[in-house]
Amino acid sequence: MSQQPPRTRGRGRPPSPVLSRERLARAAIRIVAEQGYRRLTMASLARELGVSASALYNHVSSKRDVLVLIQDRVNEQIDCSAFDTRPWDEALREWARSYRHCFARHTALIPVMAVLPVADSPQTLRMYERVTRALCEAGIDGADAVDIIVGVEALVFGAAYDVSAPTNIFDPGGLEELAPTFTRFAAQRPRDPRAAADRAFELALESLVGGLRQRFTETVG
Amino acid sequence: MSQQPPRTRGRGRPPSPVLSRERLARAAIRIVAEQGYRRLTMASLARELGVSASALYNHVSSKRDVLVLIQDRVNEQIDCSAFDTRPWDEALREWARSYRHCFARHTALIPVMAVLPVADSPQTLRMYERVTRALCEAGIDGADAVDIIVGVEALVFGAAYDVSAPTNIFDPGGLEELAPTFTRFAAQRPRDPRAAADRAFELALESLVGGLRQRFTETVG
DNA sequence: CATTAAAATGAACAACATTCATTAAGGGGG
DNA sequence: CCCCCTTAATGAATGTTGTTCATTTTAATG
Repeated sequence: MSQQPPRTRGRGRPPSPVLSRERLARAAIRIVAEQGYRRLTMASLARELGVSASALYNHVSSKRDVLVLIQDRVNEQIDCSAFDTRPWDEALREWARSYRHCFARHTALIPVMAVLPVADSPQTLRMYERVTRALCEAGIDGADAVDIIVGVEALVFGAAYDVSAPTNIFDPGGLEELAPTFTRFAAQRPRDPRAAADRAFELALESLVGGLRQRFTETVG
Repeated sequence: MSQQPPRTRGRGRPPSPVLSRERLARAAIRIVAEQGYRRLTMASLARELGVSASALYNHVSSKRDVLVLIQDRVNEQIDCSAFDTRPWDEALREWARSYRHCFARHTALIPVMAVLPVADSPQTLRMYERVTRALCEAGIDGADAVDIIVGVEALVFGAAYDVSAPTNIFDPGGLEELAPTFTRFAAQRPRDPRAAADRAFELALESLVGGLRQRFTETVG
């Protein structure tokens, strides 16, 4: 929400600040990595920084703001390099895989990111630029490129949830009679929920990108 | 989480209960429809029912449980009828559109549903059964059918968020220099955020289903 | 009528995020 | 050198939440 770039300081100077958005973001990520999002509270974040909770509000306007900070850092780790070396459809797949991988452990961010103005997330903007450029260079219309990004992102976000789904998610319990066919085939999935999620994601991703390729690539002739 | 079917009552009888899971679900949906998820609290729900908040816990084990109740009711409204009358790929598209439409105003449910065991949601199970059957009857392997469901759902969930995204979501604010290309094309999107979201969703859906068709349908001829 | 079990109550808790008046600290202008 | 301004941090307090618990209410059962 609020942006606090290293604005030109006023007359007086503060007492060598202990905090900064940087340190705040790092500490938040540390907590999330070690203890998960449930344990990330303004109090715990302050404790991690050796500071009182209210002090955080000098650098951040809300907890949501903290999540945005984290999001931007996580986004930084998405691998877009394939767009420099691969055909656009392959690169799109690589990008989507990396994207999903990065957010599989950050599903708590998804409801925030999904409706977050890009103005609040420079890294997201950088990433979008890179993907847009690559798609345009491949001859895809810019407006379509934006829609492709949005579409792939939607699949990625949805699929990220699946990674952390419980093993028994398709166990019908006492309701098996309601869905005998589905139950039979659901039971054939890989036992490891992550492997099961991967398989479904790969199928969808291959199909989506395949469909895009067919639509946007001149018939090879 | 907890299931409380109309179990056989014990010896004594309660005082003609004012509450039931039914009434609870209906009231919750009413609140959400009129005031949104932010206003759905255990207190407001109790007020709506003319009851004290703690009374709710005789019928529901947590607020999450209330959300699951809502989810099952919303799921009921997804239109699967196309699977009876249309080829599987067309039906899949219709289903996905209806699915997304139903959850566009219920994005708060997505983080819950996405990792919710089907055992807690009979309507979901019914829906899955119907889709699985149709896909199998079209000659698709059952295991693949399950993955198709998971994949389409992922796209639907992700795309549902976009519907409620703010108009300025792609306005780079002061960061335009970071992404000139992207900014230019993003500005060409429809002004109405819903229309923009629809366009991207349709592109992704058509491509995904097109890709699936190509993979699972014998080459005609 | 006494027993029993579900259901509802109201008070109390425990976590939260967030606000506010106050205090500390350091640099620049007089 | 001193004063004042600005920023940062504090700690207490507030307002929502979801949730628990001992207690009471109710009505069917035997």
